[in-house]
Amino acid sequence: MQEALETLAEAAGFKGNEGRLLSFYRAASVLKSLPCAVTSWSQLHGLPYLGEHSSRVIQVGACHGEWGEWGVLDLVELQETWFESQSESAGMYRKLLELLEHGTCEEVEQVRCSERHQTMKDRLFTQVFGVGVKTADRWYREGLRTLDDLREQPQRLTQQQKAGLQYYQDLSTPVSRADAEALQRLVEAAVRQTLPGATVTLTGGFRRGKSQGHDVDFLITHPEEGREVGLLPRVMSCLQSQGHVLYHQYHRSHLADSAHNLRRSSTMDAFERSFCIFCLPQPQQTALEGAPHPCLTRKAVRVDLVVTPNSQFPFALLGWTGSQFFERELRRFSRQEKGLWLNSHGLFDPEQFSMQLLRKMSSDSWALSTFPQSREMPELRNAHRGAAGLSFDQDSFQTGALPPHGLTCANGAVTSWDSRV
DNA sequence: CCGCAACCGGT
DNA sequence: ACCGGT
DNA sequence: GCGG
Ligand SMILES: Cc1cn([C@H]2C[C@H](O)[C@@H](COP(=O)(O)OP(=O)(O)OP(=O)(O)O)O2)c(=O)[nH]c1=O
Ligand SMILES: [Mg+2]
Repeated sequence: MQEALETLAEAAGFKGNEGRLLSFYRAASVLKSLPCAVTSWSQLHGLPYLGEHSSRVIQVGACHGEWGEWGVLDLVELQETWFESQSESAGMYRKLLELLEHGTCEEVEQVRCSERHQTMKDRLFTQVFGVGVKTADRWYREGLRTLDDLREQPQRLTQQQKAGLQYYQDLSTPVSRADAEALQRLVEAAVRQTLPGATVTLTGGFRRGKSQGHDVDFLITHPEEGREVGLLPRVMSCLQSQGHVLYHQYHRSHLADSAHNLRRSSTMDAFERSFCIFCLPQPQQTALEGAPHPCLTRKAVRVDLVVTPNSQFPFALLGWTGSQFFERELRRFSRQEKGLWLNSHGLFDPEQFSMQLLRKMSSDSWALSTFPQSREMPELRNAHRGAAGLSFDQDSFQTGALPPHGLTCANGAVTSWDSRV
């Protein structure tokens, strides 16, 4: 049932309905959090996010439902769910489907067909790095059907999409933990060469214990605050000179940017995040001797490198460990229940923006009473040791330029704000 | 009826 | 502004 | 789709 709800969430995403997506994911998460299996309908009553619709999905799965109460949309959704998760335990869905074929036939079949098409095309194009639901949809409506169709129109492709097509096969292959560890050694070597003492932490899905991933995520920092500045460009040049970088996109942060000096230097050099495709040597295992030959094959792998000052490391680790849904819910909880704004740089109190928060956070009791569950999340429990994650110098600082927080500050005072504030 | 995490880059 | 990405 |  959790999978069923997650499939509905995904389907909502394909239709561009972010609200439904969230609700279905939340309902699935609530089920996961239960200490034991749900055996009766009444157990669902009162659980958050298991409202009318989600409950009905479960009700039918448990064979307690009455077909007459079902609307066309519900049936189509359930059918898609069944197709996706057609393992063994899906027998009840099959019954439902066959009943469905008898009853509302014509109309349902029509919707179903179009829906099938929708998902089919989505699967084909959205897999390409740089192609999302909107673009896949548009291309399909324009009559494009195959990857080669896309390759024939290179002038219409973004650089990202070109890379996505070029490395399509490798990038659709899951990344193994062994690959991730090999990449870590590669990155560590480059980092060691650039700034001894800097550390490389495997994060993202692999830190959560996944055995495979769609990419590899790393956090880089240095125990001495400030030493990390300018590190990433040097690491990237190093890796580039070794021929490991197939594609890259650099990101700066408003915080890091304005933190050190306010010269708006477009020095082009001040990026702190690199979002790339690496070329990873694949060990060639000869069947008999098992001695790996170095580098006969190479594989393209998506890699994310993030450099963070040591003071912000707890927040970066928390933010980049995921999952995506966990991060979204945590930030929503922080803002809605605690009135604090959380991102991967820090936790911000919009009232008394910086100084008081620093003091508050310097006590264990504050961290624990604010986030009781943080006992299970060491990086959050220790977050206060890294202070609030606000960087500034004596002249001025921006608490995030306009787009993120809408506030501009100088010497601790708000000097301008935008309409949202 | 409204909000739904919070960012950055390319076109 | 919209779409891509994390 | 759900909660406020
Ligand atoms: C995609 C995404 C990720 N993140 C954070 C949490 C993720 O765990 C982390 C890395 O992103 P991803 O690499 O996209 O996610 P993942 O590592 O958990 O899973 P996968 O195995 O598919 O690589 O970045 C967000 O905060 N928001 C997002 O929308
Ligand atoms: Mg990942």
